[in-house]
Amino acid sequence: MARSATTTRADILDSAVRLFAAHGFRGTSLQDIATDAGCSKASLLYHFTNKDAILTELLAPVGPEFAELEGRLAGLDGEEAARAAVAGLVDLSLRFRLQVKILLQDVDALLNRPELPDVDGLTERLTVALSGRSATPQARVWAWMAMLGIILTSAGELTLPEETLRAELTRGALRTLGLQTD
Amino acid sequence: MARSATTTRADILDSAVRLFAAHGFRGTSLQDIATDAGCSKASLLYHFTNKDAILTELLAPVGPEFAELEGRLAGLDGEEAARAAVAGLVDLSLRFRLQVKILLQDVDALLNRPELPDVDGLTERLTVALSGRSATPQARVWAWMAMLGIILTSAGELTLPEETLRAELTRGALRTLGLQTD
DNA sequence: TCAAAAGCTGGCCGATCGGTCAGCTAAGGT
DNA sequence: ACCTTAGCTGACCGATCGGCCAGCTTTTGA
Repeated sequence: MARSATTTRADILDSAVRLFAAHGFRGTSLQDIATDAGCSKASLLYHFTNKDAILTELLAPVGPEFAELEGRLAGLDGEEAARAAVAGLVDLSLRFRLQVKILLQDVDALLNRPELPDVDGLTERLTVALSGRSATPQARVWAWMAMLGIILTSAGELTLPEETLRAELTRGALRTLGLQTD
Repeated sequence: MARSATTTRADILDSAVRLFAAHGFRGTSLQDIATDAGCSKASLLYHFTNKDAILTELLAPVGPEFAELEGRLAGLDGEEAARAAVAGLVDLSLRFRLQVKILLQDVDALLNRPELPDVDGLTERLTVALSGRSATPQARVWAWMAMLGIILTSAGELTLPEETLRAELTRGALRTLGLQTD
């Protein structure tokens, strides 16, 4: 045995999350991951039951975090809810940049996965929270979509210091929603 | 012969642009397009030399439009440039919603294509135009990325009246850039 | 010391991909 | 009436995909 099981699994997950984020889930082959991780394709399928299981495991830590945000927003409304939604989404998008990018790349195919919380419920909760300041239903929808887009693009190859990026993202999102940015 | 050549080509392009936008370029097979267009896979390759040629042809009308916007921005600067950039990007994203969505889905793989104008030049021009109001280089980059994200999400399945959507997109982009929205 | 188990691999499988080709059908010019 | 040609298709090809398996090597512990 060359490496311990936990080491190899970690290497595989590290390679997979980077390659999936760079070229998409469908655009990354098992051989690509194996080469990057420094092992054979067969070794991947020794540690993981199939390609989908790799994706499931690297998305696993995201689910509980989003569920927690959803619960946090449940007790708020109005401007307070909007500010909490912005802060929460910015924080999650920065802590799981690669995972968020993977999710939004193949959004239609990947979104309703069991390891993620109920997307429709979270979406509705966020929409309500973010639309509190908007006058029309159209603006509501748009504000939510814009927020998603902002977070998507922030998950790219930007190499700014995290604190600078966090401040910029938060300020831009609040501006977009028409909230004061101190 | 069942249909005229121009009719079949138009049907194929119509199917392809919708399917590429919905499932991505790699996620759409020639058989998928053929089934949707109501012909055989071999017929696709009678009218187009290969799969890539289909993508090239449906992206063709986008190139000159972006080049024209780049030229229009060349003679402007400051707030005037930023407002022109926002208006131009919103207009293009609305008139080529499906094409823009296709481009941004597989952005890394598709962006430097011959039928599109020089992306780096356009990006630089837009960055300069949009960053005129921002203080720091970080904010510049972010403003540009946010604009792209807004346009990306606007190219989704929203079914709002085009004029309403245009107004919302423009207002949000100007707000994000810190410009007055009358 | 030595069998059991863990880690790993080359080689193979069926499915599906983009693409090719010989040939069929029907429209159009003479 | 006939032949050319445009439109179209089923069958097939090589490449690549995800996944499987027999078996090898190295570690482990009784």
